[in-house]
Amino acid sequence: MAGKREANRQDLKSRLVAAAREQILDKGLKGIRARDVTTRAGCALGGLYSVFEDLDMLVIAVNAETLMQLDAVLSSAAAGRPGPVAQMRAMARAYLRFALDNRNLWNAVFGHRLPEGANIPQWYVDEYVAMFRHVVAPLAMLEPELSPGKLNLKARSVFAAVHGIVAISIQERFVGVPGESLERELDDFIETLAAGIAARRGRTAQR
Amino acid sequence: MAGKREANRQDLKSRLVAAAREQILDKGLKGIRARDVTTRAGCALGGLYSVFEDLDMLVIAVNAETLMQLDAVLSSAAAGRPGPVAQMRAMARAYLRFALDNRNLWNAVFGHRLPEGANIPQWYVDEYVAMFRHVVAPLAMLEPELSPGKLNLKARSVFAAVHGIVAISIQERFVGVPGESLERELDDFIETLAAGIAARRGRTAQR
DNA sequence: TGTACATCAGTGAACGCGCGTTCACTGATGTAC
DNA sequence: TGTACATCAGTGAACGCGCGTTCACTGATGTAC
Repeated sequence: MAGKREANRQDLKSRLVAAAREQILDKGLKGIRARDVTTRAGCALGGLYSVFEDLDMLVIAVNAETLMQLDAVLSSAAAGRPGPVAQMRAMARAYLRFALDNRNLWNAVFGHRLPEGANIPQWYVDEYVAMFRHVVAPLAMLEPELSPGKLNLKARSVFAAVHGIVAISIQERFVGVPGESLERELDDFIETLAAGIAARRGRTAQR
Repeated sequence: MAGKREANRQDLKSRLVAAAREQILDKGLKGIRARDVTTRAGCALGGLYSVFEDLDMLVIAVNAETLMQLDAVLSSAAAGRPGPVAQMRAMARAYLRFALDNRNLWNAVFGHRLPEGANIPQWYVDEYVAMFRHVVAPLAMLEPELSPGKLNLKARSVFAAVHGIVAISIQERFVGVPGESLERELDDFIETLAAGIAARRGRTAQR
């Protein structure tokens, strides 16, 4: 029976990730403790360290899963929408919905900080950055003359702006846009941005 | 000599805030420890607790100072600029500059979370919310027909969007807009937003 | 297929320490006369 | 202004505990014959 060891290892790993995920889901990032997670995963305390370098790396594994989930959500939100503006609006809404439905997981993605010396694994960064492609696509339709580099920059800004609006409202409920108005506010934001892009292109074209 | 006690108390308080501020400035929010702060402030460990409820409240006091500083920066950035768009652009740039120059203080404002039960003092929330008035002013010139309530909402969104763009670039350098392009990107963002507002108003007016 | 030995994943008790908070004490400030 | 007593801000040693990480051990998996 070749590879039983490796299979067990993978099984333990995924049980740990699943357990950590549940833990974050109902206690938040701060509520994640090695003991709770390993108990939940049904292994000994030390087991965690035979599979992950440390607790932070386990959190990163959970966050990677969350990012993949978010990626899929954005992807399916945009799919089949007629035109770039509708796509972006749908994605902004989906982003908001996702953040609301998975507040703690989502907070973990953006709130987790590694200790001073350590740096984030490259594969994780890549996964994160890959998400921007969903914004690049509709933006490219709005501004076809932009170079890929500039499109990328702009996509990051748009993503960050939407993220900012959602984040400030969800994380710090007292200062953000109140829940009921948020969706409308986001729609409006996308609409305005798109109108601005169109208007400025027209202006440039006239010269 | 009436009020010597009160004077001492105030003095200690401000020494503690100053010390905590310095500490955050060069070690970041995580590097703030009761011992370091009190040593730096030249008082005993317990002194902190005779003046603040706990360490979190000291952090909040520092953050309140930072917010006031930021408020002043935004205020003077907008002062004397011709027209709302120029004002908003100047504020966005000033916000970016402030965040870059005071990264750790600024991270402390947005990164500090109280433990589960506790809630943020009202005076602090008020101070935070007051900052939006700087955005409300130029927005009101762009959209004079909006009700104060809607203006406020929109101001929060614009603030949050700019914050998001700056934050994602500064906190997680690997995914954000790279430094050199950030200012240009922000200018562009404000410009596009303003153009969008103008365009949509025109469209509505035509009906 | 079966037996003997080797490996190493997984165990969990123990370590260790960082660090916020407390509290019995004392000396500076305030009050009364 | 001076003296005697009262108060309480500020002291700092000690507490306490949460919690990540280690490591000597063991039993399941793999290898050789």
